[in-house]
Amino acid sequence: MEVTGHMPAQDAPRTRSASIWDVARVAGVSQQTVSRVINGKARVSEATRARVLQVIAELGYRPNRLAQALAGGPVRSVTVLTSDTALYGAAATLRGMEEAARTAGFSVGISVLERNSGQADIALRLNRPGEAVMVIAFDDAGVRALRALPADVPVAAAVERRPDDGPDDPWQIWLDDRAAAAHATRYLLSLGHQTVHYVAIPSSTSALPQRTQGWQDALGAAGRPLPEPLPGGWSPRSGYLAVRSLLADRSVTAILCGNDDLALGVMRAAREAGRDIPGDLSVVGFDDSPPSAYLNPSLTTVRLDFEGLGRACFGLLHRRLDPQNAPAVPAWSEPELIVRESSGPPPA
Amino acid sequence: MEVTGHMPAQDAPRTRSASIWDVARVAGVSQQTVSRVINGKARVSEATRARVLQVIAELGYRPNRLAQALAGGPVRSVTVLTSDTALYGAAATLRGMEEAARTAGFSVGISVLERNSGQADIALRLNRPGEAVMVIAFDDAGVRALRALPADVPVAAAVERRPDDGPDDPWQIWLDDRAAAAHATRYLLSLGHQTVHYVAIPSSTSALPQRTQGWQDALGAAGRPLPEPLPGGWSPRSGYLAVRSLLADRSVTAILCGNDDLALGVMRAAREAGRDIPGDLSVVGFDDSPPSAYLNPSLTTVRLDFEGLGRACFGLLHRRLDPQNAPAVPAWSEPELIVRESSGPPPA
DNA sequence: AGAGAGAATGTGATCGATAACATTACCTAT
DNA sequence: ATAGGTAATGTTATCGATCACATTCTCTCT
Repeated sequence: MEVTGHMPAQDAPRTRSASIWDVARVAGVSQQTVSRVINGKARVSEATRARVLQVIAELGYRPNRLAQALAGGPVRSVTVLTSDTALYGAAATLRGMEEAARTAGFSVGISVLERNSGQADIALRLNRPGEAVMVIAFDDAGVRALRALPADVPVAAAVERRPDDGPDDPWQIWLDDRAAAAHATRYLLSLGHQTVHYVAIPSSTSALPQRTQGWQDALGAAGRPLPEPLPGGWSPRSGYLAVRSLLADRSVTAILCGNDDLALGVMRAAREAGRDIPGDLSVVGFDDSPPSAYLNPSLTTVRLDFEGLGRACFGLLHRRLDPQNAPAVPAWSEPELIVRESSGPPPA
Repeated sequence: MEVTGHMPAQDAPRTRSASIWDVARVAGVSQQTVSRVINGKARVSEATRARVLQVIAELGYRPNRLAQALAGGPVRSVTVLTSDTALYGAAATLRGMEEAARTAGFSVGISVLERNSGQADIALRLNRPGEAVMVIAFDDAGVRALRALPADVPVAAAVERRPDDGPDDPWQIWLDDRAAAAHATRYLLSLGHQTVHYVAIPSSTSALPQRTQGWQDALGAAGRPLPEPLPGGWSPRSGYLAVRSLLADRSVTAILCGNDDLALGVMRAAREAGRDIPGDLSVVGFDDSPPSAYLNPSLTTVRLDFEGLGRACFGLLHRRLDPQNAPAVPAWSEPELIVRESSGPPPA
């Protein structure tokens, strides 16, 4: 329903949506009272409240979040900075963040980081100084963006697991994929493999990637040979390319991959090299992306609760914004090894 | 850099980011002049402009988009309404939308639709009356949201292809997956298959899904038997379940699937039923999601340019918002059949 | 009866920015 | 010299909402 003008200026009537002034006039109260009603504030009688809500429904009034924010209302919007949302990890984390934020009444912005996003760029991606931000910082673009945020920005970030000697930041949150990689490696060793090779996802920092570290941890603890990690990317193709030379070596019987897409590429390269999976070669992925259970062979992989992590990340930010009232940060599941068809004992 | 106060009220100094008033004071001009500089308006001397830009850089001033919008500046924000962003079609479309919008200087909001999102919900997801919106309406939740938007909302939508007798809306855009399904069906027939079965994705409307329609078009035109379409969902599991009974019938030699995940499930069910792919059964997917080339067997599928569609959708919205200045709507690629290992002639 | 406290409501200022219009100075043409 | 037009800048109002404080009325206690 369109109505005209508002109280302070009636010399140029224009058609637009109902504002708080329109509601106030029709309900016969001040706009401050309407504000109290829509924000659940005290000092409003039940009769007045009911009358105002009735008028709100009749006029189809919708609050203007921009004006609320500008006038100093509570922070109710957040921008998510993230890299490629088509990658399972980022997509699932974003899904958790968006759901939790929306449920808490926040509006959610998204801004995708490119490889070459510059420092000056980052602040300009925010709607206003002081905008709340969540960063999905699983790769170096995310980490760079996190560092480039101005000091006035309330932020929470989902990051790659910190190294044990890394800086402690209470607003960062992660999944322990180092321990998960160690566990997956130990599983392969327990099947009888002499050692395990590793195709790595790129690190988000200059430090050794934590999944790589966990793989090395387990091999070191077992006194097994420690091969050079094979650098991969994020895609099946990069996994395929990473192992083509390695697979000529028949003594290679087990490969752990930094994500499921890498595993898919590795399995294809193995088939082309005439290696049977898991008879000749066991392949283990990471993340348990949705198609994994239906591959041929179905993929042994590590399930990571990215959605849970995203929800928890928002919970952390919410506590940062409103320590008194925000609910407890929700828990997220620990990594879990999911054994399927692609892994088994080494050939006799 | 934090500075205090602003011109009209200096009796309660507070620390916050630089505002347009701070820039104006330091540069020795009015805030209107600063506004002219940052918006590239006329009536600013080169010397004044340079001075203002210098002060902006020194103070680290960042415009407040909320205030800009409230004060009547040009629309520079858009909210994307979409269903499950982990599905390839929606994720890729979103990626195209976000990239195009960001590049054009828009801030992008995202709001994920749940199955039970109600009509009253939709308007409340927008930041203000009149907010620009893009809807990814490939499923029924998206279509319902599109219908529920208030009349004052400038909107562009990526939709399932319209039926030929459907309503003509200049602000809707789609990929011709009806023609693509017909083409894929004809391809399978040309391999020698007597007929083609079809596992359907859910329709976004009460009309026959357009991919289903295209499959039927091609079978009808070739005078081939027309099997009942098998209702599937969006996931591998639903594809797996959809065909378990069908695969007992050895005369079934070709299955077209409404998306790649369905194809993955179908292929798994085929293997469990002892059907060789493509020796006994050809399987064709839809969308060419990134893992398709690396599956075992690699998947024959129809490539759809969702990213291009997303970019074009933003282009359409931009023209709706600013007919004089917005660039031409970018073209997007036509669907393309990608033949890989999963399809071949029927068994002799 | 009078004082004090609290409930309920309203007024004015503010937030950061742009639109609309006003003002001033300078240049050109007659 | 005067008039007209334009460039450049500034002032005021406005956008929709909330904060901070003021005002009024009612109830309870002494």
